[in-house]
Amino acid sequence: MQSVAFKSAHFELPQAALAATALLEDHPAAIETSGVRMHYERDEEIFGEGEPSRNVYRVVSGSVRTYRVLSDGRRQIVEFHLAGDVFGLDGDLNHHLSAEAVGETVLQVIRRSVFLNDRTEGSLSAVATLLKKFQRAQDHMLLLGRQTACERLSAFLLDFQRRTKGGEIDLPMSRQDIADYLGLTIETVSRTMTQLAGAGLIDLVSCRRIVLRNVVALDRICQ
Amino acid sequence: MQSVAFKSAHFELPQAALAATALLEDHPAAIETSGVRMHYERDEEIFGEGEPSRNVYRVVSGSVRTYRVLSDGRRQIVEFHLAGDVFGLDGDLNHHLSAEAVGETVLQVIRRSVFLNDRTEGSLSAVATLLKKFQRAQDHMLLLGRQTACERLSAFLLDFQRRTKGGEIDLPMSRQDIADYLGLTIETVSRTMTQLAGAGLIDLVSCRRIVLRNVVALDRICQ
DNA sequence: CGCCCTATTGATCAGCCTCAATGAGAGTGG
DNA sequence: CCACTCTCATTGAGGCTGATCAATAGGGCG
Repeated sequence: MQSVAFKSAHFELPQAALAATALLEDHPAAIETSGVRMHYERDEEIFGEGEPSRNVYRVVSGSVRTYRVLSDGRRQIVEFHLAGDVFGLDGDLNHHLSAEAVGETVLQVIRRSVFLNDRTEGSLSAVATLLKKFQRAQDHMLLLGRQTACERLSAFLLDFQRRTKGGEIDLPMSRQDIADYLGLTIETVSRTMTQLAGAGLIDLVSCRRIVLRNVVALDRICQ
Repeated sequence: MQSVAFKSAHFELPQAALAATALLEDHPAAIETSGVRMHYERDEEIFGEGEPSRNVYRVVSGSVRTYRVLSDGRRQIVEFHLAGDVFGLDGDLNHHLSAEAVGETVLQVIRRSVFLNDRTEGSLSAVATLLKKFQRAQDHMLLLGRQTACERLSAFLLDFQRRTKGGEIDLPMSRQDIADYLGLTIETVSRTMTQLAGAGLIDLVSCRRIVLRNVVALDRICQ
């Protein structure tokens, strides 16, 4: 459910859109400042597959999972979006993915048209964003198609640490989320986690807090 | 190895690029007509991972595989590109994928800068192309992460028939290619093929020529 | 403290992989 | 025209990784 306080603010967008479109090249950071903020609870839907895709989102705080599901419930998480990441640019007129907040999350909502028409060469331009997403998708296809459970989990942990620039990892997502991201089951994720801890490569401070003790070895594992 | 006859023609590009850039919106089909044609033999490399990505390619005839490999040789084919498809827009300054001709192939070479600067809203615009690629990547992640061998092969055959708009399928790629695309082994692909034939869902005219006898059932299989 | 949800661990199973042998088809040359 | 070869596809037997089913443990919260 959407936070009511922000619902009316949603209609500030059209003006912002016009302004950003008019300025174009003169205003490299138009997108950074445009849009309105929305607040989402844990597991709250941001958009669903098939819905018209009017907006693009930028994570201010918290994290988001985008995913696809089969009719029998099998789920594949395509990506976790962390603070600073942009998502929602999937499909053409309608969303091709679903998106949910992993934990409490604040998003900046940007009109799709504003985002697509932005011609600045900044890191947020539509083409640059899509190129990066496609590149990550390629890596993930290699992981899903050709890597072992151990390699997948090592790659996931290393990637997460790199993206959060942090020492100790504080995972916002459950084991089920990780499993659905890595194409494994919750049990295999759990077992592999204990296995990596047993080998001294990681420390399981708690099930959500993890320290990478041997980054070199983890790097070697995922090739 | 590249066909020598076309090598000199390669240097016609700069002029074409300038012309296309100057025309911009006035010339919606600039990309369709710009660029030079190149001919590739079976298994010939078009570009390699890490190489600077100066060009984007459009398949005129034949087909192309783009892929990533692990250091121990495990390969994941990201996509097969058939006549009309555009590829080469992976990575930023350098290619993040490798590309090879599956069989004898003719490509139209387009300057990357020309392609990226094209502001026409045609189906070939950079954003539209990338959106479509990302969308297909999402589908493929679901397939690789969550579907069975039988579902994967059914999806592959249906997708191939739809893309070639044909009745009888004439596969340009080997079983090994299909396996590396679907995240399986050559043996599993072969066995699953015979299994589908045994169930009367397909006809294996030869190992490269396949008739889909029951599209509805195949559709049901891959959900 | 007890409840609920999630994570871990154990035992067994199955789907796909690996290794190995056979078969089919295309191209070559006697 | 038919052996011969080479490559690729198919088929078989057995093994292994990860899935499934089931029980236990931990952790947050009223």
